[in-house]
Amino acid sequence: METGPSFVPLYQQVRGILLGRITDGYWKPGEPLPAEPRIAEELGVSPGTVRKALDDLAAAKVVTRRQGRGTYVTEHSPDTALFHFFRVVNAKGHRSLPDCRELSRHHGKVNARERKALDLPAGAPVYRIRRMRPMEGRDVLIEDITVPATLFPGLIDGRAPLPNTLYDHYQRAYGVTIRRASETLRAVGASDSVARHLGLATGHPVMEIHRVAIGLDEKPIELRITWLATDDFAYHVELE
Amino acid sequence: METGPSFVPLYQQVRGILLGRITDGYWKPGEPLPAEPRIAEELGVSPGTVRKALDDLAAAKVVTRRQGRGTYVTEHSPDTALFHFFRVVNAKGHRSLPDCRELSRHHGKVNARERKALDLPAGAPVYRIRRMRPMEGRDVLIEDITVPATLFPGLIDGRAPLPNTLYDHYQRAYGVTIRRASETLRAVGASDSVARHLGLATGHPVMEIHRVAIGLDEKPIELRITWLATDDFAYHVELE
DNA sequence: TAGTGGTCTAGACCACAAA
DNA sequence: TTGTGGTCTAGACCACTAA
Repeated sequence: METGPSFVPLYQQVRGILLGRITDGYWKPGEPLPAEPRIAEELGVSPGTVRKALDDLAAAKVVTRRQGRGTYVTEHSPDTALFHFFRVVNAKGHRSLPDCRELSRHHGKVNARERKALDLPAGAPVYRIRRMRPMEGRDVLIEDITVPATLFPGLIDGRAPLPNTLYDHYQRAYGVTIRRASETLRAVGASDSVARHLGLATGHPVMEIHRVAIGLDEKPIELRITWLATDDFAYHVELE
Repeated sequence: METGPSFVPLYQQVRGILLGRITDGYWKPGEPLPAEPRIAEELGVSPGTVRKALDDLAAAKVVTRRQGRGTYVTEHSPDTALFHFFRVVNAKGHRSLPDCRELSRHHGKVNARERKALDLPAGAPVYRIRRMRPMEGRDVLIEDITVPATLFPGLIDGRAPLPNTLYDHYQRAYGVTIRRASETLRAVGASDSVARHLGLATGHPVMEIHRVAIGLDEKPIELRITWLATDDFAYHVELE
């Protein structure tokens, strides 16, 4: 028989309260939180307890602390979004950042794979976007993005092209913050379509990456399937 | 012009002292450290400062805290070594652990790639080991391991087979602790040799993983090149 | 029962940023 | 100059483990 913890530490309760206010949009990305002593007296706990809660949230990148200025709700920028979630390096092992060229966008209904990854009901409407992400001027990376239409109404209905980095756009335009992502990598032979876009022979080995991006509330937000030609680039991970 | 920090916080100095004693073997893997108040009075700092230093080392998995028992120098076990550094999942996305079958072992001198990865002088002696790591009974993973002979004298000279998990063996038998690892992944066509071992056609897409394992002192310890057939297995990462 | 780490408090002083 | 987070101290009490 499973028994829960006999008590919940105060600082974890405080962390939950603060996270709730951020998730609910009471404090918005880029905004400063009240000073630590202010939060402490409001909640009736010691400043040290608030500090520990904020340290936890800072470690999870939910808030960003800046000495002498204050504690801010973390705001994705094009740079931070790429820095946290883009792990491709060039032949020298140096981080390299992609450009962007949109290939197609469609309305549709979830297929089986998307349903499973995004935990959606059958028939739920989705948007699908296919983009080329050239690296150092070469077409080596292509990605298929699927998001629930209900979360991002009108995302692909405008005439303007979508921004290069979507996660900061999700946050700014829809209040949806990506907190973390889960990636599954395989080596596959390039399909006709992928091979054509990447200038390879059909069946040439490419890396296929399934990414599910998870929001502040731990719910899946986006499914992204990437194909990367690893002849001149590679995927890099630090295991700690 | 680069200017260093104007001062080094006390808790970071304490962390450095404690890490030094562990690196030097003054406190050995599996042994308990003195209690926090004991360390504090020995170093002449406040218990809270020692606590913060130990929290840092625990986050880096250098020490392990056990409530009610004490703080211990982290000891690799077969399970922890695999749990931290083995990221292969089966088709259902569940973690799966490999068996081990040694294929060959050799003495040799570093080649160019190993020199670069392991930061060794030209002509340095190395040991090379090739192993099959069957997953769920199938030959899907093969690995080539290179270590400097000077670090692990006699490692491959015995008659007994090497243990399935090497990192805990490095620690127990040679006092060398692996702290983290850096992996670079590519999709490649299987070479004749790899294809034969994995039962694939030459050129079949496989994942090639270059891993450099780093020690407590941040120096490279081991180079390991892995080929994984990703038809029924995959490599999984969490990005945070 | 004794000893450990885990939590919580209350305050002092310092480094840093902005007005 | 003011206010922020960063560091450091000094203790109290609680939960957990092992003898």
